[in-house]
Amino acid sequence: MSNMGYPGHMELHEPELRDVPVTTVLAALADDVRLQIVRALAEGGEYACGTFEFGVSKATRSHHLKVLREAGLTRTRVAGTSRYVRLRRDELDRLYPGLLDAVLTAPAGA
Amino acid sequence: MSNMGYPGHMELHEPELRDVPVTTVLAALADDVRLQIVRALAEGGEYACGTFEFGVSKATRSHHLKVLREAGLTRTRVAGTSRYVRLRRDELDRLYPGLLDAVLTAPAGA
DNA sequence: ACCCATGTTCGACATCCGTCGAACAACCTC
DNA sequence: GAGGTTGTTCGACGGATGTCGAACATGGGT
Repeated sequence: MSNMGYPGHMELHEPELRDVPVTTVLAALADDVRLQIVRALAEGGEYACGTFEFGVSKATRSHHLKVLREAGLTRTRVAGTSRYVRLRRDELDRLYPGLLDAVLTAPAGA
Repeated sequence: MSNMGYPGHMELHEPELRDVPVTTVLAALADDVRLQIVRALAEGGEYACGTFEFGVSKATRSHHLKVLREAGLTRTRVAGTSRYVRLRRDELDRLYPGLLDAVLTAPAGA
């Protein structure tokens, strides 16, 4: 790519949900840590990345948030040194009606 | 368990859906081959294992069917040397309403 | 300017997962 | 019972994935 020299913020890679394979969406949700993040995000509103302390290092947390973002599940707003994440619930519910609710209302335990 | 010496057919391991972690169910669906199988099964009725010719060896097919069965998604009836598989749609729709429909009606392409 | 706080990226590592061929098991038919 | 059909199990192998610490990048505060 040729747009390397841009000094300021580079845009985050947030694909159109319809361009993401279903298997990618499902795989993104098929992880305990990421599911905890999604559950927290489902409360609504924005959360700074640092909000999610689920017993993993910040490197791992960053990795999981990247997976969610690139699966089209979250949107990220950059503000200073922080990043605020929110669920793309509307688009999700439109393209996969029932999916998110089914996952969220699921029995959390084994 | 003590029912080991039974000579004939041994029962297949088919867990209660509520005992299966959501992540296991989602992971089972997050694979192209298995999704094709589920789509075929969603037509209704029973299908012999050999029905599913999706460009993988029979060892691989057997593996995928095992994953689906142990995730609580399918039920298997043994008849002679064949095994007939069907979707546990009712239970699935009851425990995860909307999940299956969302996945099935999803755009198949990338 | 310096330091600190917030996140990302980079190896590295271990584990899991999909895939296959080959061997095995069960059953049916002739 | 010999052979064929159907399906499972057993290594083995390669690629993907979750995890971490350390280094890096960026922006805010004093």
